[in-house]
Amino acid sequence: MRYPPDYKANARARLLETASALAKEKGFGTTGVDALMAAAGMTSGAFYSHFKSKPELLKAIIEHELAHTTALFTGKDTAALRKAFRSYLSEQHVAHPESGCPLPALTPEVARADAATREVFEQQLVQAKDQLQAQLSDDGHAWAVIAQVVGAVMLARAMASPEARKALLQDVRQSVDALLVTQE
Amino acid sequence: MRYPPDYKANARARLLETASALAKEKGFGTTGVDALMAAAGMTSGAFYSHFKSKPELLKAIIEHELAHTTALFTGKDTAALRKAFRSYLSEQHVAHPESGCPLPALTPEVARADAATREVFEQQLVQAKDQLQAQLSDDGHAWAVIAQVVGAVMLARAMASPEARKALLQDVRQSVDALLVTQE
DNA sequence: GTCTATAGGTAGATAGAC
DNA sequence: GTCTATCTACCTATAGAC
Repeated sequence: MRYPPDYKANARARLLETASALAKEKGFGTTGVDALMAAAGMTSGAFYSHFKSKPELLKAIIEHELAHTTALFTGKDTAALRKAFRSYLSEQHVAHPESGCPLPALTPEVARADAATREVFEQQLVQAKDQLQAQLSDDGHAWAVIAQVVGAVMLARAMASPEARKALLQDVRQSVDALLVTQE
Repeated sequence: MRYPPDYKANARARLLETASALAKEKGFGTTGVDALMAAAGMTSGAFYSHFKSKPELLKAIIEHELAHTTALFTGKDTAALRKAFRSYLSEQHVAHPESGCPLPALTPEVARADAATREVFEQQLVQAKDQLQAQLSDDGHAWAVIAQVVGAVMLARAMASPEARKALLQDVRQSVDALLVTQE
């Protein structure tokens, strides 16, 4: 055998990483298999050794990327949570979708995807929400906080001017800070 | 002349309406000019009599559709606003993107679009925010409310189960109600 | 203004060499 | 497992008849 036994798993992991970054930056549906593979230093023919179709890749991207997001809310006290949200609502995050959360970049494409992909999405997102809810009081509205920060990053990215982006982010940062403070 | 003088404007308006609905439902980038025109009962050749390119159509869709959204927040007292947000956060709205707000459906595509499109987007969205801010106190966080409801509808649409969708919407409805109440 | 026809390019996916 | 080559389908956009 010309390839070591763990070669395929490693190659798939690298492929998933570069494909996720490109999909978050340019969009999943509008980016061809050719471009997704080129980003990993391969050609399109090799794609189907790792995924049976392009929709299958979207499911894998969501599974892989949302695990990172869930980790953001895991095992953190209120102070650490506030810091995590500051980072989420930063201009850095808005400026770099390729290395950021998949939710502001890919959610509408997930909404139009097959049931299997949406189930993976839901499972991971509910888990993140439960992790956050555990740190809030009963009327803490964890879903509202999540919707707020995801919506904010997405809307900020579509703005034309840095000033408008800053104003939006600043307002939502204050809102989230207040929500985290009053729960103690 | 075989067509009356106002024919072109009317045809363009009808085209914009059906193309907007289809783009919100299926995505703009992934829907071909052929399909967009067929929805209006025409063929693709006629498209370029109304728009000089496909990106130009996205700009027109955003301009046209966001005007509706801005109108939602115009000249309303707190009670009317609360009613408008209830409707925005309804399962009906989540289930029918084609007749709903363009923000939860098309914003990531706007983020990847040209500067002219993003400028139209920003202008309209800031106007909507100003209308809402006028009804809130100084610490009302109009951007936070908008980000919250847009994010909620988008995330709800990507969920697999009706139960998860309902839980998310319910939580955000309560959050928004509280924000509108405490501002008086 | 809308149609059909078509150009030229790229999409997702498969086949066979190595 | 990855490559090149290829198939078929679709894409955006244009040309010319009506």
